[in-house]
Amino acid sequence: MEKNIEMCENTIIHKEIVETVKKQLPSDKKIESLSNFYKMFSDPTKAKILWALDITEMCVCDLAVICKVSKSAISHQLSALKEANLVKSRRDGKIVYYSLADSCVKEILEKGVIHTINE
Amino acid sequence: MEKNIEMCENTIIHKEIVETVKKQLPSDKKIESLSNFYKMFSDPTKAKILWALDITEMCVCDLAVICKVSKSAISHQLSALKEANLVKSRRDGKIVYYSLADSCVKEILEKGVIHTINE
DNA sequence: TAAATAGTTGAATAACTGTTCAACTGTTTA
DNA sequence: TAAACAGTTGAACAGTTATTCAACTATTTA
Repeated sequence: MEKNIEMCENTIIHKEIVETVKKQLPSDKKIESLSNFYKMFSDPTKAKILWALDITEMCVCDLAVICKVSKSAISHQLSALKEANLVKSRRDGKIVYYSLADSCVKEILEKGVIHTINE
Repeated sequence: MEKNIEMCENTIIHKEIVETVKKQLPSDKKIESLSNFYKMFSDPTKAKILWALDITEMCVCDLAVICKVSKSAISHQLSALKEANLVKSRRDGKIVYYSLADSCVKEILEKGVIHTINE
């Protein structure tokens, strides 16, 4: 009779509740991509970039001024946001313009605002 | 004529856009509390706790089993979530039950799911 | 009242994240 | 075609965060 090593030695107190919740919970993989998604809002620079791009498309230099960090820092953050499909870019000559790729961004930012105002 | 040291040496390319966006953007303080709020969703353990508590109130031990981490880890995360006014607790004898303190949690989780499914 | 159990707390640590720097690419223009 | 400029990339570093461990508190129960 083998012991479930994955499970640590944690005690289950309410067996039925644990079973019910386990069934309803999304998979670890889904939870992980969900939390990765929220990571894109959980840093002041990223949040500011998203907020700014919700107002208008912007280039890297201008975003750097707005966010008070280097162009390089902005570029790194933008590539994370792009990876997460939240922003897209177009090049016009030397300048690369970034804009929101997903309309849900605004809604999500606003939900957060409502909460942070309520406290 | 002093130089604005805060501003680094970043070049403003579109002066008017930068001015417009600066005016419409929330204050740094607000952006910071907004991103702190989203930090509460941006870690798999926290996201899982919130999701589980959206199903039913739960005690620390059971949450530890569900999340496959120690009771201590859960307790630390719960105190962060409590600090952010996202969960509340009640004690019943030896057992402390945690539940959601804010109905917006469910909505926010669901918004995230919609996005992560779309990719 | 002592033992057992649920939960909390602070220190230590490992992993992760955001930033800058320096070197690079791509595009324009003199 | 060389210089200037916008942006990217990877390495290095500092700061943050999530976890565990060990010691603690609070409550129940034998």
